[in-house]
Amino acid sequence: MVSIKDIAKKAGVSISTVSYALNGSNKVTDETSSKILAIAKELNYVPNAAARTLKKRESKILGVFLTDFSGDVYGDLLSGMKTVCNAQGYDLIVCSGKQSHRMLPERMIDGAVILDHTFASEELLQYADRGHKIVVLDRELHHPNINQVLLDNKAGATLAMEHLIELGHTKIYVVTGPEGSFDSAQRMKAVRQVTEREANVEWIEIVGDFEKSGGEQAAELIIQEYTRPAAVFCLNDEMAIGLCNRLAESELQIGRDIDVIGFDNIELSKYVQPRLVTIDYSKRKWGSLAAEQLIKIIAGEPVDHERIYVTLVEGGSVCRQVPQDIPFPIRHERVVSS
Amino acid sequence: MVSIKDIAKKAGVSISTVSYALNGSNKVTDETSSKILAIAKELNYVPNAAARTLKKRESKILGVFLTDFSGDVYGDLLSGMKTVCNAQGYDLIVCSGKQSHRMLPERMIDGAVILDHTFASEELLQYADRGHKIVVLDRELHHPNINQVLLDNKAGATLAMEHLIELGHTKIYVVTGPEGSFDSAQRMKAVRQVTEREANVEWIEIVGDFEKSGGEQAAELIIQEYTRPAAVFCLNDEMAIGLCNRLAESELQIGRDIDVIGFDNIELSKYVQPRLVTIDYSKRKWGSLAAEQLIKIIAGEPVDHERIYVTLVEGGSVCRQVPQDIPFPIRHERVVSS
DNA sequence: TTGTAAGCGTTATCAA
DNA sequence: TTGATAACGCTTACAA
Repeated sequence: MVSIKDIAKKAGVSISTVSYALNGSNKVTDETSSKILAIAKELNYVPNAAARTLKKRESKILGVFLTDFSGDVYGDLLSGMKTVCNAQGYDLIVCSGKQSHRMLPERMIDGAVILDHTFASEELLQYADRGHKIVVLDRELHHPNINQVLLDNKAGATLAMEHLIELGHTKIYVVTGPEGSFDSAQRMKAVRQVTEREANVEWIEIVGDFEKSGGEQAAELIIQEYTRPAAVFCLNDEMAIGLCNRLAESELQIGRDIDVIGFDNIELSKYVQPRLVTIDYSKRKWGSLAAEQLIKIIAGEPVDHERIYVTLVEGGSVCRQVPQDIPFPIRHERVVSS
Repeated sequence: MVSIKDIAKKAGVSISTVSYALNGSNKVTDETSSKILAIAKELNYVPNAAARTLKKRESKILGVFLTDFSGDVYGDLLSGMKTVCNAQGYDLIVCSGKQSHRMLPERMIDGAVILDHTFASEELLQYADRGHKIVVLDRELHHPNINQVLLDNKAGATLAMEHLIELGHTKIYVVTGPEGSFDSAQRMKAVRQVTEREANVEWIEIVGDFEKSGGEQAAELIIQEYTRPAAVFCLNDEMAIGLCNRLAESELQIGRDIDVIGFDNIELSKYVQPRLVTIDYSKRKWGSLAAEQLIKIIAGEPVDHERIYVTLVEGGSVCRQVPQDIPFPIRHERVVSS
């Protein structure tokens, strides 16, 4: 490995002169500087990141932690983060899994964006106490070294519920996320608030898991006890799509016999038939804002907590309810079980 | 920041003793060792990654480089890689973009898996020459420090073409990937080989880009000059889905008037109507094999190049061609242009 | 403008 | 079994 020592030797100067030249300092003559640069290039010199990080006590790398790599939500989110990071002279790395948590305390990265419930909040607070900078996307946490950039879950869930109620629904199934999910809890809170205001609206909670399988299981339940009209608010699209898949095998037609609404507007939701009604937000914006906030707190600049706004996306999975006199017959014994 | 120096001072021993104790060496008494460990815990000691990497000349981190974060292919691939990495004591980080290339030469990572055409092959060869270990997933490259784990593109494309030919097709549109894509070039080579064997099969090349938009544009062309029977082999699913989307707006019915086949079996292809016929392979296997190979070449173990096998997935987007006497009329002026 | 030297936090060699 | 010490490659006062 060629180091600045090798360059110094070859150029007949000291290592500090080499360091200055390499870093574009004006403390050194253009002449010596260009000579050093030429030699560096000739020797294929590449600085050693570990040495630089050790000395400067910063790596200029930011990390984002995800529960897993397979979420559809992540593409634009990461892309938004990367754009901001690169523009500000930072590199971005994506990490997942317990093992990689050490990157933050061991100072491999200068800061972390967390969208990963496998980080305990106490763990994050501990890191923050030791001076590490963190932006959380999946919980509320108050600490001078932690900033939050959260979805407006409440607005989204309210939008979804009110949409269904407005169309005439009085019985709404709500399929939740897994226990401990912040997003799920926030969305549920909004569901409760809306239904408290609306005396004639009944809602039934079905515990889900934010995965397709949870939606499928919810569909089973709903098919069993179906009475029309019925509507389902799945607290994310993944479950909504699982639910639609299962429903498609039954006699219930989505958007006619049963209305479905999701949350997240993942790409797939455009492709299910009929198009899934869902809550949309800019994943790219979410990412870029998170990165911006992280870089700011690293720089010691003051930041406020940020919120990502949401909108409702229309589609065929929800339909105005007209009073029906002909009850739709369901013969349970004929329901196809996949 | 608390370092081993602080622990040494508090424990009344030297830093080397602390280092030994912390690393579980048996050169030190259980008594002193446990005392040191207790103090380390009490002081919230966390080792400094940069210092360790600098000294040991290895980071125990592997990097995987992707062109962008938004591919559907990546979820399982990364997950497979991570599993292997973690089991072998390595951490995995995901990187994207020109800026992050430096991670390898600057020795932030011990090796790299490349699925990113923004790396020039000369660049990779240069790194390999300097002793860096690399596994490539998107090109052929021969160097003692480079290993390849490639899809069996040839088998996949042959499977697809033969499937269409077997069903009676004699005119096949082939929508390619972008220029310079290794996968596209390999798949095209197989297309040519198959058609050379089959004298009565005509094929028409349409240059694509591996994106949905490329498929849409190809659809326009095909709709314009449509004569039945027609079949399209899109060299990846993304384009096949773009093509299907555009076709759905026309009068041509997929799987009846026109057959479509893709490559990759991304999740979306399950959801398009009718289900896309495509070439499948285990993305998880691909990732785990890549990680295994990388770790082996880092350890100096000999490795052979590996190949990922493929299969054909059936679906409704392809249908047996029966001789038709009634020509299907297309009125170009009525084609809906989105 | 350039050089000397200290130090970042480890590991590891060699003595004691 | 433990301790002094050099070294990893770099940055940066401070001195010349």
